[in-house]
Amino acid sequence: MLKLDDLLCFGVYSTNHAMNKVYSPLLKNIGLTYTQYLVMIALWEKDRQLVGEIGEKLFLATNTLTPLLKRLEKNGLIERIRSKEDERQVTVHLTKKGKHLESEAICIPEKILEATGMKESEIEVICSQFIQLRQNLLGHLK
Amino acid sequence: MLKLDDLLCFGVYSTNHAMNKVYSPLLKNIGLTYTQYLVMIALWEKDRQLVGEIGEKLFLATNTLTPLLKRLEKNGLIERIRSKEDERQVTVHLTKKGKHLESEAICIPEKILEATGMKESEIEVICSQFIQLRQNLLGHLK
DNA sequence: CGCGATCTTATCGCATGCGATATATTATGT
DNA sequence: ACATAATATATCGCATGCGATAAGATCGCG
Repeated sequence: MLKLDDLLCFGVYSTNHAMNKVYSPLLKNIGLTYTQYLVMIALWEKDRQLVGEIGEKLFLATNTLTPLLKRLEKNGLIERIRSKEDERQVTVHLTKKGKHLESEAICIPEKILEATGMKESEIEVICSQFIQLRQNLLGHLK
Repeated sequence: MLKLDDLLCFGVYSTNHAMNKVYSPLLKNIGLTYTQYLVMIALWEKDRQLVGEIGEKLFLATNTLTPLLKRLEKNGLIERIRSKEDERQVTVHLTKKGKHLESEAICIPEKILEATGMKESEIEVICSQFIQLRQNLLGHLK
C-alpha cells in the first residue's frame, strides 16, 4: 500500500513548502517572491545574463521566466535589453535599485540557518545530498 | 556574497522540480497531476476524510484543496459530501473508479526509486533527514 | 543565394499555492 | 435566548511552473 510519509517525493515536496513558509515573511520585507529572489541572486552573482542563462541555473524555461522578469522590470529592479548582434537574445541586467537590494537581502541566509535548527556542517551534508539526488533524477530523464 | 548553489533552499527547490519532472510522465498515464496524486494516496490510505484532514496531512489549505477536489470529483475519482451532523464539514470519499486507480498507481514508486539511483536504505535515511528539516522549519514558525 | 532547420524568447491555457476575505454553521458565555 | 467567537469550507487575485505552440532571427547545407 502507498504510504505518504514513506515517499521520498513527499519529503522533498513538503520540505519545500515549509522552506517557502519560512522565507515568505523575510522576502515580503524586501518586496520579492521566492522565485524572484532566486533570479536576483543569480544576477547578484553575475550581472548581465541572457534569459536562457538564468533559466539554466534555475531550471526554469522562458514560459516562467519571461513574465517574472517583466514583473521585476516593472518594479525597477532589472532591465531587459534585446541584443543588437543577435536579436533573438535578451540580456537582463540589474538597475541601481536592483543592485542596492542585495544589501537588504544579505541578512536572510542567517535567519534561514537559524530556522533550520541545524549546524552549518549538517546543512552542507544535507544540501549535497539534495544536489546528488537532483542530478540522479535529471540524469535519468535523458 | 549570496551563492545559489550554497543555499539549502535552492537544493530543496530544484530537487522538488526534478522530482516533478520524473513523476510527470508516469502520472500523465493515469490522468493525475502530482498534487492530485498526493490527495489520492491520502485517500487510498484512509477513505472518507474531511477536507481539513487531507489538508493537514498534505500541508495544504482549502484555497488549494477545494478547487483540486472539485476537479477530482469532475473526473469521477471522488465524491464530496457535506456532513449532515455538522454542515460546515465536507467528507471526501473514493468512488469505485477512484479505488480502482490505486492498482494502476502501485507500480510508480519502484520507477521513482530507480530514477533516484539510490538504494532503498539510502532513501530512508535521506527522507528522514528531510522530514527532520521540515519539522524544524515548521516548528520555528510558531 | 535560398530555404528549411535550429535557436531564443514570448504567448497561451491549465493547475497549483497562498494571503486575504467571505459565507455558513456551530459553540460559548452571560 | 442571543450576541459573539470559533470553526470549516469556499472564493478571489496574484505569482509561479509547465506543456504546447508561435514568432522572429540566425545557421547550415545544397
